[in-house]
Amino acid sequence: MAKDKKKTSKLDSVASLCKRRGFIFQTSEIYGGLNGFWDYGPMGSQLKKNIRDAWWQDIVVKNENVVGLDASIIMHPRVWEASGHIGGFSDPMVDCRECKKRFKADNLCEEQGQELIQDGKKFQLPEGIKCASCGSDDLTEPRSFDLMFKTFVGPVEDDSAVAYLRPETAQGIFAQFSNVLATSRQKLPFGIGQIGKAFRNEINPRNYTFRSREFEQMELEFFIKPGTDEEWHKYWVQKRLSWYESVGLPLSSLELDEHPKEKLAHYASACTDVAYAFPFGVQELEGIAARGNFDLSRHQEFSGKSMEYFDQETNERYIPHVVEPSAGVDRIALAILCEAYTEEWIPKGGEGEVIKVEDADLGKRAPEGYEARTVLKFVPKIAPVKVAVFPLLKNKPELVEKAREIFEELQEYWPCFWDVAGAIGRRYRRQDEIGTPFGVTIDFDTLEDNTVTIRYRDTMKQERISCDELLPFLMKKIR
RNA sequence: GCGGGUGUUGCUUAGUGGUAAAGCUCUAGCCUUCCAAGCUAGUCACACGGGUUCGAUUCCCGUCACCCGCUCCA
Repeated sequence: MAKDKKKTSKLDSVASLCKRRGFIFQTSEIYGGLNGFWDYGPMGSQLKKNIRDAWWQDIVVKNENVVGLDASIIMHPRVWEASGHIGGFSDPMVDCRECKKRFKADNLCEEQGQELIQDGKKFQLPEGIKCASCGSDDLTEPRSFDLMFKTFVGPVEDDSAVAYLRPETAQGIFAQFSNVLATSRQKLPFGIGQIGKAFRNEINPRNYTFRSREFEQMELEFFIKPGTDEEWHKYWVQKRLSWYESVGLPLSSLELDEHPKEKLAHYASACTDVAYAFPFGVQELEGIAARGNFDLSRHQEFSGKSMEYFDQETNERYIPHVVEPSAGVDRIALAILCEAYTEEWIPKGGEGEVIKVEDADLGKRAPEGYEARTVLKFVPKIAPVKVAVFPLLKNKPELVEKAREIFEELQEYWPCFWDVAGAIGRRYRRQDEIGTPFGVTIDFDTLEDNTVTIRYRDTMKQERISCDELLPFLMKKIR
C-alpha cells in the first residue's frame, strides 16, 4: 500500500486520532461505510453534547427572552413550498463534455449576461452559452439535483404520501411561531432556539465530517421589530463570537465573512458568516442572517394563517422581522478538534523546553532525546472527560480503594475516567489524547495526609491539593 | 456527479498464485512510589462482489469508501 503516500495533513492526523480514541467513526463501517454519513463514538458523542449544552445554556437558558423548541424532522410538505425549498432548493447543473467541468447552470448563464430558461421542472440553456473553463459549447442539458431527502408517510408509496426530511431546522420554528408566541408570554424582541438534525442530499460530501448529508444544527430565530434589523444583526454577531471563544476557538482562528449587499437573497438585509481556518481552508461554521419577514410572510401566504404580531406599545400590527444565527454542530466539533489537536516533543528526563510540532511535521518521529506527545487541548467545559483518577499502583489495595472513593465522588458531577492499568505516565498520555484536562493521582502520602496530586494536561505540571479542596477546586476550573 | 489517486489488524509498514510478518497500541498477569520502563501470555487484517484458476489477498472486471480538483455552504 501507499508507498508514495503524500505526507499527511493535519486533517489526517486529527481523523486518525478521532478513530483511535473513539470520537468519530465512518457510519456502518462493517458494510463499507456510506458516503456523507458519520457516527460519533463515546468521546465524540460527549463532545457534541457539550457543544450543544454550551449553546443551549448561552442562547436559551441565559436569555429570558429566548425559548426553546424541538420540532419534528418530517413536516407537512407545504412547509417546503412556502420556504422555497421545493422548486428553489435544487441546483440545476451542466457538464462540459469537452473538459468535463461542471457548473451551476444559473451562475453560468448569469456570468454570460443571460438567464436560465425554466419551464416548470425543466431547465434549458439559452443560446450561445459556453463552458466557462474551455469555451466549448458542447454542454449537457441542465440537470436538477434535488437536495432534499424524500420519503413516504404511511404504507402507500404514492405521490400524495411524499414527505421530506427537513433540510434545515429553521422552518420548524417559523411554522410554530404563533403557538410559541401564544404560550410563552413573550414580547418582541424575542427568540426561539432549536437544536436538531437536518438532511441534505449533497452532491459531493467532502472534507471528513465537514459537509455531511446528515448534520446537526443549532438555530436561533430572533424576532424583532422591523427597522431594528441592523442593530440586532450586529448584536448577535458579537454575541456569537464571544461564545466561540468560550468553547475554545480563539478570535485569531476565526474569520468574519460579510456578504456584500448585491450577493444577498432578495429578502435579506445582511448576512455574516463565522468561518474557521480549517486545514483544508477557511470555511463557514455559522451564518448570521437578517432575513426580514420573508419566512413568516411566506407561511402566512401558504397557510392562510396570520403571522402578525400586535405591538401593545405602539398599537401597530405587523409581521416581525428576524435575525437568524444558524450554526452547524458537526462543523464546530471538527473545528474544536482541529484547534485542540497538538503534537509536542518533550525532552526525555524532564530537562529542557517542550517543542510544539509545526503542522508540516505532524506525525513525524521526535528527534533524538525527545519523545512525542499528542494532546487535545480542549477548554475544560468542552472536554468529553473532565477528570481521570488513578491509584499510583495497581497492586496496593489501600491505594485502589481510596482512589475509587474519590473517583465515585467526582463521577457524581462529571464524566470521569478510571484507569489502573500500566505505568502512571502511560495513563497520563492516554488521557492527553482524549483531552482530559485534569488527572488526580492517589499515592501513599494520600493515606497519610489526605492530599492528592493534581496533574494538568497542558503543562504536565503537578501540584498537591487536599482531598477536601479537590471538588470545589475542580468546580471552579471546569465551569 | 465528472476527472485523478488510494485501499493488508487500532496505527505505521512487510509480503505472497498455495489465506499473511514485524514494531507500536490494545487486553490479561507479574512487577513498578508520578509522565508511553521491564517480563510473560493473548486478541485483531488482505474494503466488498463477481470472474479466471485445482487454488486469489495477489491476475481481470465491477462496486464501495477515503483523499485531491470542479462544485458546495450549516
